[in-house]
Amino acid sequence: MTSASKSPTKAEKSTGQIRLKNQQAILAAAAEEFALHGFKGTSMNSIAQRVGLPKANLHYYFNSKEGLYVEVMRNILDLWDSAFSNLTAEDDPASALAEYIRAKMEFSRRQPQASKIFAMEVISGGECMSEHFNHNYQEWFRGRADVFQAWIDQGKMDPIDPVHLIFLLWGSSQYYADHSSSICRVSGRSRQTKEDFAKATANLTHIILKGCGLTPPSKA
Amino acid sequence: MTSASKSPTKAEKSTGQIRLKNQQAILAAAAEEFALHGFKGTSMNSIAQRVGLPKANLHYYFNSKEGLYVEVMRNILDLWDSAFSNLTAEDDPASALAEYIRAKMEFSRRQPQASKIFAMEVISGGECMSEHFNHNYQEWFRGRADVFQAWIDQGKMDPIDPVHLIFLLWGSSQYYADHSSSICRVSGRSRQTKEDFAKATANLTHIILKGCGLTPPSKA
DNA sequence: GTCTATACGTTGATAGAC
DNA sequence: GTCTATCAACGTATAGAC
Repeated sequence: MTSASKSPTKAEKSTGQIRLKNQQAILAAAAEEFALHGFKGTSMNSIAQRVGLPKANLHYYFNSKEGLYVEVMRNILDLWDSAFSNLTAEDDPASALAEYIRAKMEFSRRQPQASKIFAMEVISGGECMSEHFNHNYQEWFRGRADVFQAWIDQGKMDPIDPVHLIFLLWGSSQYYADHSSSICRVSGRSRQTKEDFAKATANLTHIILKGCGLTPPSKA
Repeated sequence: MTSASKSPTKAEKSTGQIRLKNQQAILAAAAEEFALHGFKGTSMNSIAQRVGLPKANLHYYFNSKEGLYVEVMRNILDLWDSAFSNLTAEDDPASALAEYIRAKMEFSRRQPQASKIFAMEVISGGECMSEHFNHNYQEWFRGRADVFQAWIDQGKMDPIDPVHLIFLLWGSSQYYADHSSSICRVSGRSRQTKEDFAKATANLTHIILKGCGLTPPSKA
């Protein structure tokens, strides 16, 4: 009664659940649009239509288009960081690399939007992500490269520049997300199935492991 | 004297050289902008400013923004088609594959814009290129895949799905063009040098050839 | 919290003087 | 062929009633 707000009349949504729910719905719709047209190419209107809300509501929950975009990117980078377990120099190279390829391909399959938004941002110069790149990313990158270098120093794999190995892992796996429309045209299907990804992963694992001088881990 | 046009008063440019020169300047500027922001994200104004012409001139030479875009894409696809020599089943697999990787990486180095525009178009669904995809591309793709399959049938290389091998060749090489800004941030440089590309090509060639069960061709 | 109406810049495209 | 002036449509963002 004494409450001033109207829609959530009772304390039923007292913790701001509607707010959270709307925010997430907007973020999801924004991700779809940004993945299709990039930052500049996406309009607030198209996002609003996709969520089914007036576009004024978007500005109520997010200050500006750029603010919304940054939030979408932040979610993606969080997702990214949590998706891959850390490699260590003590791991068995073959199984660790195979597991990494599997996880990366699984990410391409389940989060293709994230890959696409990320790719568009990087192609456009990636200014928005400069802060992330200058800290977390470079550090993360060095960590992985050092692990590969340690394996090489221990004579466990061929002397391949770790930096370019990481580029290969990323480039080949993200291709299946970013270029999915092209892949579908070639294969004549409407979308890639789980089995398509399994086959792609198997092929990729075979080539990269063998190409690095590693023998595949036993199934057990 | 009897001529009606004004600027090219004499017959000095009788063959329409100014027209051709302007058209190409516009196309080059348009490619820069489309590579940065995609089709929707690019404005005619930004292109006009880059060429140093009023935007009305762009509409004089090209009917519409879409017409200009299609022309840019056509040029890119022509460039693409002419850049790679045809593989045949009679070739030596190792040297032919190495040569293909070299040519593809050289293309990423010298025509990064083309790769970026192409990538943006594909990420956005690639509707614009449906005609090309439905004819030249599928045919081209089948041709290459058949060559790889022939090599496999002849026992010259590991039984890797040719389709996924092509994806790997494309994905890994285009990564160096599309993600150049990301690569530069990691390496701390402002741009990738010729030597960077040489090293990347060598690593890629090593992994892919060995991964396919091929031994590198002798230098001679 | 929600939504209509609107301010005001930018967009693609054209008309028409030169 | 070139360029200024202009159009209607659409862009982001906000004001203010409910």
